Amino acid sequence: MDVARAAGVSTAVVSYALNGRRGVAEVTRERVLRVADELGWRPATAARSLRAGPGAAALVAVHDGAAGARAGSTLDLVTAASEILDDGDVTLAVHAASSVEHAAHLMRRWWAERRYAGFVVTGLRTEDARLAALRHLPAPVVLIDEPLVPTPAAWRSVVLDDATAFAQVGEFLADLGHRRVAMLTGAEGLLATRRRATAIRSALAGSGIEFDAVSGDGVDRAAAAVGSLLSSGSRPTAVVTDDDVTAGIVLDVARRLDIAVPWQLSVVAGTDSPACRLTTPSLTAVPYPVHALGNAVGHALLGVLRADDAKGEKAPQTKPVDVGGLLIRGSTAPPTP
Amino acid sequence: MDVARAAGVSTAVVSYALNGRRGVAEVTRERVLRVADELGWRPATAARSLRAGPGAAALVAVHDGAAGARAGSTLDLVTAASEILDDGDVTLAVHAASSVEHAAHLMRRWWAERRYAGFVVTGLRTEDARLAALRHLPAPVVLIDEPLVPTPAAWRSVVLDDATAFAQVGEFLADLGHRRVAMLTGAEGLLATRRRATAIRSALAGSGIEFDAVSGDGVDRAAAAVGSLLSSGSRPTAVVTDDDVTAGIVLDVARRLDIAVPWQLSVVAGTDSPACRLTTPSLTAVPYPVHALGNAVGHALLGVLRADDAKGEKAPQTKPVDVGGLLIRGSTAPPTP
DNA sequence: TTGAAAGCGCTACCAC
DNA sequence: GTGGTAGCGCTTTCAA
Repeated sequence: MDVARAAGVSTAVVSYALNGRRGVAEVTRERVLRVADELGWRPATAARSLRAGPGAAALVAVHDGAAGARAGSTLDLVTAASEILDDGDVTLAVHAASSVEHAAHLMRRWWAERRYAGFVVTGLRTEDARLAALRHLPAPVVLIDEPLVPTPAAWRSVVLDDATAFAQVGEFLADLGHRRVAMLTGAEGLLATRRRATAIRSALAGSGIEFDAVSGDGVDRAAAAVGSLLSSGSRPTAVVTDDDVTAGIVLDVARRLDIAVPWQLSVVAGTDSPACRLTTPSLTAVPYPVHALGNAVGHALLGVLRADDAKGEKAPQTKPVDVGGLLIRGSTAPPTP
Repeated sequence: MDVARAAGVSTAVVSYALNGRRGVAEVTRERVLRVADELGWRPATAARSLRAGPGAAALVAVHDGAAGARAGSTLDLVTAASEILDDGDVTLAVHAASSVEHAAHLMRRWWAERRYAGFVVTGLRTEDARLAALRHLPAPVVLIDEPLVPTPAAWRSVVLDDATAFAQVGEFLADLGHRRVAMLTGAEGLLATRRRATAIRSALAGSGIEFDAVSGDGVDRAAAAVGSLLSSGSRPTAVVTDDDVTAGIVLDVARRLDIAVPWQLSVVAGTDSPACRLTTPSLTAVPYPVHALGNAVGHALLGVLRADDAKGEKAPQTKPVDVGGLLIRGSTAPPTP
């Protein structure tokens, strides 16, 4: 090692000094660190991984168009997660796959290549090839979203408490006096959108309020679904969408059909975004705390990876990430008879 | 190696067989490949990198809110690039940084750690800390966008031919009879948005058409800029935006101010997206060929990495990615006096 | 507290 | 065609 020579010590001492191991004279350590810094030296990842195993985790984003609004925020999530990870020596890399199956394939392969120490999975589907693939691997995994089926004990789930938030949406609309509510869900297979629909349905159950969930996967189909929903004879007086883009579409279609929002139709966007504040009327929305969610992912990841090192401790489950209260803006009001 | 033992050969033969080197009996090769496959064995990335250097490149996405509409499509771009790369053994990893400086820091660090074989840089700024950092490194780099300053000969730029497309927008609006045209640019520092503004300005120059470019970085400031632009006494009869979200804002503000689109105001979205088709009126837009762009990035990356291996050949520059003709929809028309 | 040396898993060179 | 083996750059025993 250049650093070792320049500092006049052996490579072992350099290694100790840099990894903060004790057993090195304080002066020596400082000298080594200084020299390393001057030389701009950093340990080679490959050499380090060869002994210690990989120090990076991967998130394979699936871009098949079904991911809905949250797809766009994957990088925001990763940014937030990286804030946490930067303190340690774990990094989170993102890769893109065009289908769930391909994502599963890549993770299986990269695990075999010992390229990554663990994986983050987001946008869970009901039958998810990624879970099937990872289940048989001894890989540490962080799930964003609670899966329907039980998962290995070593895994961790970071869950967004949007069931609570969506129940609150249901109550809010009920309190306003709405009697016919519809939800425009994202892709059918998406677990998150299902859970949201279920939450609002249960909140409304027993109150005699009519509730329908229609699927509108992708902007075009969403637009078609909105169209038929609002043109129907017994159209709802309130529509809840899964994402912000679809909510924008609802506003547009309503305007075209001469349905006044919020008086004749209330609209709630299931995922808030800056754009929701700028429409006319502005959209009442469920907050989407990407930053908090990302931070939680960072912590969970650190947790599973550490637990994987020291097989003893189990990765404690994380608390659901609080979504916060509904952001009430201009698109909701009591229905006018 | 397990595979070597199971196949009854030495590790050397396994290595040769797997890397397609000649000098292995065909039967042996097949047997080795079969055994490796059965055992699900793949070479450890770390060990391989230790000898051959890293086989992955990284794109550090900057998420400081200034990136504009294209930020959301980073993963689409990477998906398209990966299609190309999957054939070789190069992979492209994405990381997220919260500022250009942080991105520069990460790349410098990862290069020192020999973690990545090269970098892809997107969303160039006028004074870009990333270029400053990478310039002094012998790292292969693919730039998305042509930089203003000269760059190392080994680098490659993948450029989108949107100057042509934006010049075409200028001509289109001139032909329609517009005399006052404004452009809502993205973040000031962004090179791409500048080039677009310049292209449209030159196209309009000499025709006596008034042209103004106002900056609206981030949705809120964009909304404010649109507001003052459309409220002004001598408001333009045509507005071109850098991205699709801003175009949506323009439509909304116009509606609120009772300005009829397209009759009293034409709107052109500088970056097409599915949402552009769904507004009322639908938005005339400049196509944004993410897929082609991503493929080009994949090829360019393969090029620079290969050139880096065999120092002899220079990485040939790639042709600009063709944007295609303006998508004329409902938001543009001749101005009514 | 420090140095010497083994070894992580692979590739590539040199014998055979 | 195939096997032995050095060595990539680190971490980590084990001795000194």
